[in-house]
Amino acid sequence: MDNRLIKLYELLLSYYGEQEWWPANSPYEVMVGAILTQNTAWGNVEMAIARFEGNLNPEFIRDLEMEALKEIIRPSGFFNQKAVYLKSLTSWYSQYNYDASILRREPMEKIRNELLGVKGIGPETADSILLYAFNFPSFVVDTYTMRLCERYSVCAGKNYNAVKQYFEQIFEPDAALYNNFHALIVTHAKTHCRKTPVCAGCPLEETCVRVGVERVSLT
DNA sequence: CGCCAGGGCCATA
DNA sequence: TATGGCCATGGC
Repeated sequence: MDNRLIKLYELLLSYYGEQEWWPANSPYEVMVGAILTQNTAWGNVEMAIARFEGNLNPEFIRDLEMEALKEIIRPSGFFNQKAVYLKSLTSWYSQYNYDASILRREPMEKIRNELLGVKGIGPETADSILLYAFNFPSFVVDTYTMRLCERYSVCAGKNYNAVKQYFEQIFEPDAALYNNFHALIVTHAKTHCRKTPVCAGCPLEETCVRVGVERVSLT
């Protein structure tokens, strides 16, 4: 039992409060956002989503010409690949009738494997979709999470799946908790500890002295 | 002006 | 299996 991890979660939660993620109007919009935000600032994703002008649904993207789709999502960057990814994602979703309530009845691992088979969906995007679109208890590991782990010597040198499994071993399967924790990590990173060498006003003040250099324990 | 953002694919060894 | 190059826009 790594009490530092629990302590970290409690610190973040008490400082930032409940996060209420993912910012989207439907499960499908979560999925689209998960693709568009790959290695891309969220502000760019918002611009792209706004350009759908209320038509962000599976049928619309299914019927849209490739070039038109690229033009809409242009502000999110990597639009040539992401247009292909959105098409493949939507094609996969069609087997569930574009219906989240149907998909939710399937076993999480089955859906995860299917998602990983979709072009453009890797581990993080798959877990983001599982957790934030469909409320499955699948912990999301992103660059911020990895950075945090480096900083606090949690799972040092481990890969995606090792870190994911570690978090899921410390915390019981709980979609609400996984949701909050990952959102808190991102919120914290954006607010305080992105690149600044010293985190002024950081809620984890004593642990954020030097980014990526000092390994400070949370005890 | 340079850096980089809520990754993933693909070629290469 | 594990790196490295590549993809592209917009905010700072």
